[in-house]
Amino acid sequence: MAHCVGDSDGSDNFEWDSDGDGEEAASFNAAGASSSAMASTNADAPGPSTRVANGNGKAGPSASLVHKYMDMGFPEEIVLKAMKDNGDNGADSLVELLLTYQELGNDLKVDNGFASGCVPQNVDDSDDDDILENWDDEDAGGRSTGVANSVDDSGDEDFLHEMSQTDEKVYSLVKMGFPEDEAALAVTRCGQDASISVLVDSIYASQTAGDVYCGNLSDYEDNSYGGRNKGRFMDANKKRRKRYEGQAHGSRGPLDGSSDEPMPLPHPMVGFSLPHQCTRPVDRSLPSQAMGPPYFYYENVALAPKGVWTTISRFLYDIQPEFVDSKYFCAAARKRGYIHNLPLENRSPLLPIPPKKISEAFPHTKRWWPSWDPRRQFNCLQTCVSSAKLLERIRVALTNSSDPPPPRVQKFVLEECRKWNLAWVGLNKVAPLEPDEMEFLLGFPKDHTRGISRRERYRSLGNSFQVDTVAYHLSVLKDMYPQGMNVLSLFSGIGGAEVALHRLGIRMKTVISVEKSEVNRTILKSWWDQTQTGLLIEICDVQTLTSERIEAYVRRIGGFDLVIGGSPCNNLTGSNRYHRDGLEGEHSSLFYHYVRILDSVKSIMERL
DNA sequence: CGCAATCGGATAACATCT
DNA sequence: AGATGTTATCCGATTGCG
Repeated sequence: MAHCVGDSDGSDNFEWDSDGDGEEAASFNAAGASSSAMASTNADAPGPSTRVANGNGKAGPSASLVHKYMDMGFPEEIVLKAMKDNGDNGADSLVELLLTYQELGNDLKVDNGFASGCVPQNVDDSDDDDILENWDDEDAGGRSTGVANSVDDSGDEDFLHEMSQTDEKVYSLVKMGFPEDEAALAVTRCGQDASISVLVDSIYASQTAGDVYCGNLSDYEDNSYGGRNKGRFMDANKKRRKRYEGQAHGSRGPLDGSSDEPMPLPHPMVGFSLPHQCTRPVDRSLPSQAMGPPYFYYENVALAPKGVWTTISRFLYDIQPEFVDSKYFCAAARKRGYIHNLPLENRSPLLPIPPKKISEAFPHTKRWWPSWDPRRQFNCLQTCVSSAKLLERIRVALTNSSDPPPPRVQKFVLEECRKWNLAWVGLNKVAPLEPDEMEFLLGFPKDHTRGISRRERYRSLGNSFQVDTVAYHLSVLKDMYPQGMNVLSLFSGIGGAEVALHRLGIRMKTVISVEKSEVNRTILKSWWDQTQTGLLIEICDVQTLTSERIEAYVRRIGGFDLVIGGSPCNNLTGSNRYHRDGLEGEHSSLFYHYVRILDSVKSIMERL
């Protein structure tokens, strides 16, 4: 298990990691959001036209807000520019933007024209990235930050409705300076699924010479989109259109998958291969445009509503998902699907192999485990734990029963034990797993999540990767990247992906991590500082990770080797199917951010 | 059809801060 | 003391499988 933690790379001198922002961002969250009247202006606005009006017709930012952020140490012009660019996106996103501008050393001219600055290639140059306004903001409008639960999510819903999506694309292009008719034509030509970069390319390709917007575009062309790649782009775009159009893309309503054919889950749920089994990995062919690098790895719950996985797969190059139950890797079940383009050969498990039976994982519980409880493994570790009241009811029921309790009591107790993952910790006494026990089951170092409230630990752990499972899939990267990797980690949570790579002995040169929860960012950061020598950049709001920001990162670090993430999947499964809405839900729509960002990374890396 | 499985949420009750 | 943040309690619905 040797790894390169001790190595000094001496290359972390450039201080564009603006960490330490988490606390500030969060503490100003509530105040900023509540005092911002615009956050709620279009809470119910369904269409993009409203958004256009809001985006353009908005009055100037309030003086008190400006002062608030100036008090945080941001120069006035940066605050003004960020507020302007941020639009209605809320305080969280605003802080991110402020930090981004500062991080990138933007000169922040307040002009609202198309960015005219050039983009030097030198990593050390402090003035290299102009933030191109609304470059890829198909869902940037009309959205308040997710501070409250009842966020306006019209932006993401629009993403799912092709008409609105088309409007959004046209709007983005118009804001970039293209004539509306040209923009609309491009969207018609390339399909509403085409990324902004493809659309731009298409517009430019259709022009011959002497464009009216030549000045802006040529700057852009020179620095980013070499004309030589045009053919390849159009080709890739056509392929993608075909892929999407093949599945009733034009006529469906919400993408909740309800109209799709279901994707059957494998039995047993062992994925493409398991450690120490002689079965050959299945033959999975990848379409050429899905080949890495960058490699990508996407996780979601296996037991999603009907058709959701078909839809997810369709957005990820139609790659066949790998459904794995982590009960083959540890003592707790965890049924997940993974879509990735990693090689399947030469996987190797993390060592030491964790115990797969409760009695081996927690030997001290063995003496209290009644013979009539047949469980040898836990169910899926959840984000919530049972109430103390239930534990007491169970204890009373058992103490009032004979030694082998009557079948009715047994049934009741077993039912509750299975439902809440209870362990026997004393005579007639059951209890939920402790957070550190969950850390162990999930493959994290002890006390990884220590320091935050118990409830937050449960929530963070319940949402996390099972490290051994993910590491088994990622293990093929070790020999491919002996010098280390640059990783884009989306919805990182407590850093399951990072821990997995670390435990595999894969060095992480740079990790850009997107995670909304402040406590999770803190956990990842503190683990990073203890174990890593590379650079960690934490981003709070996925919406601020625009394609121009991605491009800036790609230029700095020379590209991403791995894009990894699982989308937090409230509403997709489990105990809250009450408000479940498949891929249309406000949380699940983070999947579309994943797709958007992956798309962005791929096209930027193809270009550069 | 019953049952097990499931990466949540609204609200009351409680704790902490100003 | 009142506002604000955190924890505890009881809720639920949908799916697949036998």
